[in-house]
Amino acid sequence: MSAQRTAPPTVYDVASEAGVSIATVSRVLRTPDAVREGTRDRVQAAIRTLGYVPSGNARALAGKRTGVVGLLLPGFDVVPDERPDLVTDGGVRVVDDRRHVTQPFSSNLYFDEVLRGAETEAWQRGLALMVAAGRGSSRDVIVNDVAGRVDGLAVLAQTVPDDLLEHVARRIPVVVLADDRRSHGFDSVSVDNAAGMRTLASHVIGRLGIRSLAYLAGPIDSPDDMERAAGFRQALADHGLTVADVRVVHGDFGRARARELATTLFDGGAVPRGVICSNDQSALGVLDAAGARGLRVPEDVVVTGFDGIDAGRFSAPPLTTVHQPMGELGRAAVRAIVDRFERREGPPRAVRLPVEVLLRESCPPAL
Amino acid sequence: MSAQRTAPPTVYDVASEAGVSIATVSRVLRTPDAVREGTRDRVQAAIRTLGYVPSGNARALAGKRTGVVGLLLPGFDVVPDERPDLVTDGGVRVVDDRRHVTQPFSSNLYFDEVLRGAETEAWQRGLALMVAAGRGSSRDVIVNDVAGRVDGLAVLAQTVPDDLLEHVARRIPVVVLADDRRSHGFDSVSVDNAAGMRTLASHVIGRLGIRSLAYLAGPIDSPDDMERAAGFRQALADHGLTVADVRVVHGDFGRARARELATTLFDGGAVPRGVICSNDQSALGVLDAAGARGLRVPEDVVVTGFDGIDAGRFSAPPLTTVHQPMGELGRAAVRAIVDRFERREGPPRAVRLPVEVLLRESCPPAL
DNA sequence: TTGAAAGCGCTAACAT
DNA sequence: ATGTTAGCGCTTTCAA
Repeated sequence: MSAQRTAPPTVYDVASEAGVSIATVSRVLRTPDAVREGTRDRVQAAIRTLGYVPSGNARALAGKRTGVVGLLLPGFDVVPDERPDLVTDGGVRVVDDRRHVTQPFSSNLYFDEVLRGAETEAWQRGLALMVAAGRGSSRDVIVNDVAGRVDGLAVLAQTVPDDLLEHVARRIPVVVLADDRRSHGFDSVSVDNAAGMRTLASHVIGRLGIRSLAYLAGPIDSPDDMERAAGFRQALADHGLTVADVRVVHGDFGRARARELATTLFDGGAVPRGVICSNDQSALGVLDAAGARGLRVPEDVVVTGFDGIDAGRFSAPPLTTVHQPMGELGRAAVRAIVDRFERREGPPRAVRLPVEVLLRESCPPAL
Repeated sequence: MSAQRTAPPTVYDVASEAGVSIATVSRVLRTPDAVREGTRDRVQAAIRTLGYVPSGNARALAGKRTGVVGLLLPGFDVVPDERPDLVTDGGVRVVDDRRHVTQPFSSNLYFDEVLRGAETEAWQRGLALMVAAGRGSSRDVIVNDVAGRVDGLAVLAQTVPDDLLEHVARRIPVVVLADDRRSHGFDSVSVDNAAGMRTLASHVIGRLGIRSLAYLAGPIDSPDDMERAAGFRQALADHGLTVADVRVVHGDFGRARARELATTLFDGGAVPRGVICSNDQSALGVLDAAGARGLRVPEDVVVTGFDGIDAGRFSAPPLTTVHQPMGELGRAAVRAIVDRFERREGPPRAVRLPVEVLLRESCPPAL
């Protein structure tokens, strides 16, 4: 009823209870049709009365296959929330939340979606999913720990250093997410950053006819940012512009920093007619700055982001962006791993997932 | 570099490469200080050159402990999204999303948060997390599969039938989430539904002085709903009212159904001054109906929900609700499991997490 | 159809 | 400080 009292029953217990050999018990579990009905019933009865649950570890050890895939994510932020009390009544805190004091519940829904996608795909393929967040100093331990238990491993970009990854890849298939590391010899699943940004920027420049632009980039070491910047440059070239025609500013993908930079930008004389940001968080910061400066979006300045985070749907105005299929990223990762089970040899493969440009009020289809 | 070619190296391989015994290899991994430095270095070198990753399964089998906890969630919905194209350009779809054609990215962030909480706590305790969604007919298989691999299992209410759970509980500690099943003999972690609803309803009746009420309940078999309804009745009693004074309607926790019911309610003559809903989705449906009927919220009718989903923060008007600490639910679950490791015997424990009433525009602190 | 027995890769006494 | 060895619980030939 509550916790188990003695050592869990094993095949041996079931076997003797049912008066058969352990091999037969195993067969009842794996290949029931290979056992006579009467025998099978007796074994199943024994399983019930004993409360037998087969040890997945022993099975994996004997069977050379775990049926589990691993997913390594960067650390989750633990955000202890601080909220003002209004009234306390019956032990339940009551908060005046009309100003949305409550934080967005999570800062990285991005990973949640990847996780969900991976879980879904794994389930459909009869695999279990083992998740771990690769934080802190114990990362090596975690990675080895997980790697030693699974048939394949999906790793979110920059979660794990290359050498560790290579080490692990000698044991099981490894696929890298959101970072095309074919050059490093890994399979990868990523998103078409360049095409997405190119399409969006082309919309701004070509269709809306905006040629006075600022580009708010991310941290220099971000592979995502590099690809997006490349897409942006292509769009410029497509329309006879060069980077020289654009005010380029480097942020850190964060909202606060973006607000600062945009404030400087807007105060610095000629306000650009459009601000292209390399991610949504930055774009939200730009919206903040525009609001503070009294600039209307999109009438005075259009603003675009990249990612498709939820907050962008609810911002004022709603944010035009390039939406990444995060759930699909997770699914594709599991698929890539399973592919490798069959195709143990062969060159690394890179899956590129399509993105979608979502035109919302901050940079509408037409002005 | 890419996939591994031969059978993965084992302790034996490492041992002979380093010229030591397998026990020494094991020691280097588990208790490095018990090995002379020179030896240790040789072993570590061998590990590197061979690309050795210890088998977690073998270790768990030999060591009687897996270091993994399992989390069983109900199935995730797979929502294939349909969106209208606006333009296609360079292979990237461009969508006019000014009307928010895009769906909320996920329908059950609730579980995502639980999952994240569990992951966080597990990580802090040096445990890995194995997730599975208990869907479909193969549920028994999945449950057994997971249960056979982990040291403890957290199960979201109603994901798994009781008998299966009892079976599993004979092997490992099991804790049930969001459903107090102490009576069934399981440890549980749940949320104080009754107190939350009681506090919220007391605010509506006592502080705002609203006595013309409708209560939109959920499905009859929902334990959550029952507790919330009980809390509501208490609030009524606290203020000298009875259920006879209230229009009670049964919905299904869904938005669409709630909208229908509320429409009927509003069209049926006397419009109640307040509608208390047993969850947020329903409350959103009521807001829809009120809007369609031309009723102003909160001026004509106040509306409250329960859960604290994100959508409620962005609705028009923002939804007053009772916020459940979902992440904390996951964390507490892992803690409860770990507790059981120490405390193998003893009566089941029930952890009750506090909720918070968030007063937003749909039912403000004062009218 | 069923049983006997040999591992799977590792940990943990127990020896040395 | 290091080696030997007996399992951990299961799958899987190979025999019967």
